Amino acid sequence: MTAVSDDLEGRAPQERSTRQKRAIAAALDSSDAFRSAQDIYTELRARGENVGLTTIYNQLRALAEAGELDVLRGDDGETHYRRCGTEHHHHLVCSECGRTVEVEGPEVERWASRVAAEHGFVEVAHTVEVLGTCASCARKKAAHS
Amino acid sequence: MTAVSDDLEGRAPQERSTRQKRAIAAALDSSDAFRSAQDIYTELRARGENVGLTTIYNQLRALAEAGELDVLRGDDGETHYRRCGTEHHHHLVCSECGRTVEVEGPEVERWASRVAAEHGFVEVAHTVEVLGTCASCARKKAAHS
DNA sequence: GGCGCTATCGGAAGTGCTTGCAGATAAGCT
DNA sequence: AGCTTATCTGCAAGCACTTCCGATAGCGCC
Repeated sequence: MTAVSDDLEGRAPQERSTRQKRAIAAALDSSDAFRSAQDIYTELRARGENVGLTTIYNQLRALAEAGELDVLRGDDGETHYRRCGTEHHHHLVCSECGRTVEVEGPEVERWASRVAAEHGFVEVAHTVEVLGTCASCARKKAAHS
Repeated sequence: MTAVSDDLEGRAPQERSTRQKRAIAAALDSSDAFRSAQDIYTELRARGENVGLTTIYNQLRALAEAGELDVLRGDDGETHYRRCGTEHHHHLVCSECGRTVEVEGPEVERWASRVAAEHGFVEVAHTVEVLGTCASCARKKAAHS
């Protein structure tokens, strides 16, 4: 039988540090923009790191569930991930070039809690995404016409 | 050959009113919640209306592009559509039972425009979703433990 | 250092949503 | 009624992602 004593119910889940995990973490660190799983796969491949696509999906999902990554569904169905601190913030995304700016919104936080409370909701989370055209892209478009 | 004179370049795009279009419009009107294409397909089927799934996708996409529908990508990859008045508002969704409450947030609107302007963004749109547990579900959960 | 347990990897196959295609259907005009 | 052509429809391809399961390789133990 097993030599492992199972009366240890509080034991840590044995997280292992592997080459693949480090590669993925490094790829995420190398840029603070949102990247898709496929992006990271391509990048690692190009860098010579041999990591399976499945592994990347698994890892990204795990990290996202652990709260270490921000998740954002694009309009094309792709899921984008991004390293995320513990602090809460929102994003201002340029729909032309994809540039992302982090913004904070105390008013929004207050508004969300107030509205939720008014309707009896508890344990509230919220998502705010502001999409627009950034200054340089707007200039570019204006110059075009 | 054709009796149609093609020197009429400004003619209307000949939109036809079909049974299927009316059925889809009716289905959308029957509820003000977000529905997926598949939902509508199932509903129409159950109602005896025979409408192809492809038609529903086409129609929904067309309506969305015409600005008559709100589009929202769910976390599971499904696209949800909803009849959209001209007025702008947001949603408070119960993560347990799915109940949806429409809310307004003038502060949020102001905040979004301000933040966007601060970073030089123009043509801004924004999405706000507040997710929580509604009063009755919270009670249910509390009674359980 | 060597060994075994098991978390993790990773290719292939599967899943579910969405869309392109080409022939069939029917709306609206004459 | 007859014709033109927008619209419908099922099929199957495309895709982003997940699941399966045998193979691989950390990490603790001896």
